[in-house]
Amino acid sequence: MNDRKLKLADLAKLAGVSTSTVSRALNDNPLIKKETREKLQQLAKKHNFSLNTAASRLRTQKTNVVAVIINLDGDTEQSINDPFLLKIVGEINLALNKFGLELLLSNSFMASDDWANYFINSRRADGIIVVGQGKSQANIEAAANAGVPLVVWGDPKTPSSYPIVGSDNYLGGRLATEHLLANGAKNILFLGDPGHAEIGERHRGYIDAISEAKATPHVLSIDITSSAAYKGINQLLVEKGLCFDGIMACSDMVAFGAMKALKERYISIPNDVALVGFDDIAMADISHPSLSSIKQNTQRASVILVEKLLAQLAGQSTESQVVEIELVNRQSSQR
Amino acid sequence: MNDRKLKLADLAKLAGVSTSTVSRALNDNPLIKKETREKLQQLAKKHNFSLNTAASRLRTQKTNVVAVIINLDGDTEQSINDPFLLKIVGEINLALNKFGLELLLSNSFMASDDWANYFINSRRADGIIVVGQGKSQANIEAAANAGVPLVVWGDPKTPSSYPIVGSDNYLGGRLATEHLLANGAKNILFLGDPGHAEIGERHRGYIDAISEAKATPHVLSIDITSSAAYKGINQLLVEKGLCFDGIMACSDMVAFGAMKALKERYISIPNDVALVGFDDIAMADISHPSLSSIKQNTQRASVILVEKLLAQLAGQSTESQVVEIELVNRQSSQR
DNA sequence: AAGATTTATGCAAACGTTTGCAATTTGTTT
DNA sequence: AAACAAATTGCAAACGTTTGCATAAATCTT
Repeated sequence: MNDRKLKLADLAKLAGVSTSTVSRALNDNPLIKKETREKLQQLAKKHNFSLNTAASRLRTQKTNVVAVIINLDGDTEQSINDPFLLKIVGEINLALNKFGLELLLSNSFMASDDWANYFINSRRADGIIVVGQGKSQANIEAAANAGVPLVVWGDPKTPSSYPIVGSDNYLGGRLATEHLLANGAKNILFLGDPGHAEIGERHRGYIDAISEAKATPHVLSIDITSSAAYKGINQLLVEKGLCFDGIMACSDMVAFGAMKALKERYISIPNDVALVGFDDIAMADISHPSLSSIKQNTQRASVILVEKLLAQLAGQSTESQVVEIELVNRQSSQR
Repeated sequence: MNDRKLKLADLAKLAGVSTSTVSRALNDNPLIKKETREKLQQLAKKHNFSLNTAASRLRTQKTNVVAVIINLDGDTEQSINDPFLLKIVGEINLALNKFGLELLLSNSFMASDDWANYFINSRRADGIIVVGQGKSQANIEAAANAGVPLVVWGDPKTPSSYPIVGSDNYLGGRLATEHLLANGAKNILFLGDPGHAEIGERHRGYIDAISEAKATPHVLSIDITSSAAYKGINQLLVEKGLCFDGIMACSDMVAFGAMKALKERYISIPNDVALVGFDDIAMADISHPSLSSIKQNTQRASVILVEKLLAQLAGQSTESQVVEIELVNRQSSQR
């Protein structure tokens, strides 16, 4: 930080041209002779010049910033500890950068409920990416209805006035369940809260697969955390004994909670109970036994989210989109 | 988005006062009569008004934004998959919000190397929080020397011209090692790359504890990832057999990689090999056996980071600070 | 009740860009 | 060489706040 911050006008004086010319040159505007453009760009670099984004945003009414809101339910403990949520934020960050956009991080606790106002009217960001639908879509609906450019990571099958990008959760639930059935499980427990949008779809897939196999569904509805899963399975075992031989967990973290409860009682995985998770986080490959899981293509999804947001900013209308999923077959379900 | 965006002037006209008055009222400036202030605040709320931050930032030269840079080494795979890095970002987000600041997320790959220019001169943010020292502190030094308000999550014992907040890594390494020794381990392997600042300190603690116990140190230097740990331990076992009975891993993810390799060979944890990790991520409590670990108080550290940054913004000078650590004793080291 | 304070409001400039339009320079055509 | 077209640059206004200073209104002194 030498003396005072250089501004366009200073640079212009140095080069003996007008500020308009410098501005255009730095924005690579072909109105300016190529020669001049390059000369000025050199000069800017040499003097370590950088535009004042505040001024620029004020003038152009664009920020090149996208607000990413981690949409947590008030009553879950899922929070910042779920690696999956954070993984997707990382991927979105990369995707945004690829398009020259920056990422303003928020979560549904801090930002006031009126997203349209807080982020868009205030010109903090040009658009919003919401990570997770949560149990209630009220905030999202409100923002979307207010005309805010907005995309959501969630379950694309949910009817909505805004585009949702996400995995085919129904198919995921179905694949996982069919896989468990194919591996000989008869009494498969669905572990998760179907009231949650994405998990609800997984549950539907589970139900359909189960009923096609003429088996009976069992659902243990718990919060999306390992500890809830641990406690839930423990309690179930105490009360009813080992009344299942397969578990379809609604997330990997939940699966690990269940796994711990089983291991502690020397219930063999996969022999006594076969287990499949959802998300395919890094840990799934590292645990022992390694955890079979439904892999979500977060990288691709992130790029699509950003593309759709850009499309909206360009005034085009956009629709929900499903990204492919894949069953990753590991030890926890293999027998 | 009804008609056009309301601005201060519109609000002023509605209320029959000047824009200055509205501006002051909304900033709760006592220069304005309390009555008027409240009336105008009501009006603003009623009309869903929100200030244009671009204009405000331009005028005040303040953004109330802090850039958080995840400082990854170019040659590590650690990346966005390490839950610990992301956990601390989450905590920092909370801490910033508490002080009314916003979080611009970046990583060392995307932002150009000249942080002072990119973030501060361009008025994108008022200050920078760097997460992780990495192997090279060149970028950080450069920014700090340029006078940028900046704090770092890292090893506070590193001599530096900028304040570093972090755990007492030396003590952590020592505690972990002494704990393993106390549990009867004789040949303790240090698993991690001492070239990395924070890990280097943990290594020093390890070395001191080892030499005080008159044992021999063994170091396996690997990248900070589970898969590197898995491969490394596997290879070591193949080449030299089970030549250790304790492992001090430089992170929990690394510990899990090692754990997998051991389990696959039916080497008992903790009986054949006792294991301690570092970070105490959520998974440590959930794995089986559960993983003993050095817990870092990321929540407290985050608040301190923000406080120090604010102090710098207020022109005060700040110093590095250590936050307490704690050994969390679980199954993996208990015998 | 007129001046001296204190309190409350308004005026107008400034923050640093971008951009429509006008002005200048350069090149092309007859 | 004059007339025109095309390419290049500059002028000045605008974006929406905040804030020093001036002014107006209310309160206090004597």
